[in-house]
Amino acid sequence: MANTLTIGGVVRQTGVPAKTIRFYEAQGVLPPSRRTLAGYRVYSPVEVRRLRLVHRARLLGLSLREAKALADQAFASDCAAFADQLLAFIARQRVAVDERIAELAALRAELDDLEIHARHAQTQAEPGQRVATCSFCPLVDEKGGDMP
Amino acid sequence: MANTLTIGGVVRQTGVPAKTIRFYEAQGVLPPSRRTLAGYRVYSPVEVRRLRLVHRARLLGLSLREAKALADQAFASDCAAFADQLLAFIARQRVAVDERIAELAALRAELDDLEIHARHAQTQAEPGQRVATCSFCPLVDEKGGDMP
DNA sequence: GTAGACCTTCCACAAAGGGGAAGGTCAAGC
DNA sequence: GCTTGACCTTCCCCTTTGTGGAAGGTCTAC
Repeated sequence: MANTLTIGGVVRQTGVPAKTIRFYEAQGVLPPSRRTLAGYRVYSPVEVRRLRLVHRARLLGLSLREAKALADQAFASDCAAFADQLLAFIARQRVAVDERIAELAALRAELDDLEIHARHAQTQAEPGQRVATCSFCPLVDEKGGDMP
Repeated sequence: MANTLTIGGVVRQTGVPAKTIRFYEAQGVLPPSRRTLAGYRVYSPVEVRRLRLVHRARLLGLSLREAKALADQAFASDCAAFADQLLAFIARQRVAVDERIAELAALRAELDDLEIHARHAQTQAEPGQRVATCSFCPLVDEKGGDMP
């Protein structure tokens, strides 16, 4: 057949590892591929396109289940209906991404803070000592008591 | 013993689920806890503090292995040495966080872009049709034939 | 003495693949 | 014709970070 590839060709074209392609097939995210007489997987361009769509969806942060749903929609319906689905996915993903960015910004601020405290402790402590006011030294007593 | 808790008390104090605490112990991230005669786990405040440190490290994005290393350092050395370790962790984490933020910003831009395309397709397609120029409709031939 | 809360261990499962073994196939070169 | 090396197959186990549930022991209160 013209324009068909074995799995290695698909790997070269898409960058998706063969293990991953087989895994997607085993999970039902890709339909069972056709085979040569020897049992080699054979992929048509449409199947490669489906793989690419799934892979892109994964890179965008969708779960495999969501990626499969998106691909099913995409390959079973008309363009406008697909666009509707895509818009819904985009809206949900955008919210998630914005939340994650906010989280990471806060985390970044916390790290900056931690660094200030740590530097402070570093300059105050003699080697082998603990700094009584260093809240990041886990063994410092908080109220004169429970330490080993 | 005064000031000791069973696992349920630790859960209430730290918010870490009991399953997770046992899992940390099984993984060696927490040392084997003392037990009552009946076999119940018993935790002293120091052990709770170690759990809290590990948990916080996990929330900051460290792997369990890294969290264990950090806790080992923290509970085995003086404050200045711990501060050194902490600074190293902070530096590495900050780089990772910055990278992740950049990634997500790019992803966010890609989603914006996708939305524009999808809206375009939405307004151009009659129901049931495909838009020849819609690059997100996976089955559209791009040049009258099979695609790579 | 019994109900309900609490604790134990063990086994299985999740996502999303990765590693590697054992073995079949194919094309090129000699 | 035979060998070599690249490719392909299935199979099973491993990873990480837990979560869920079953079966069963313990503790406290009424």
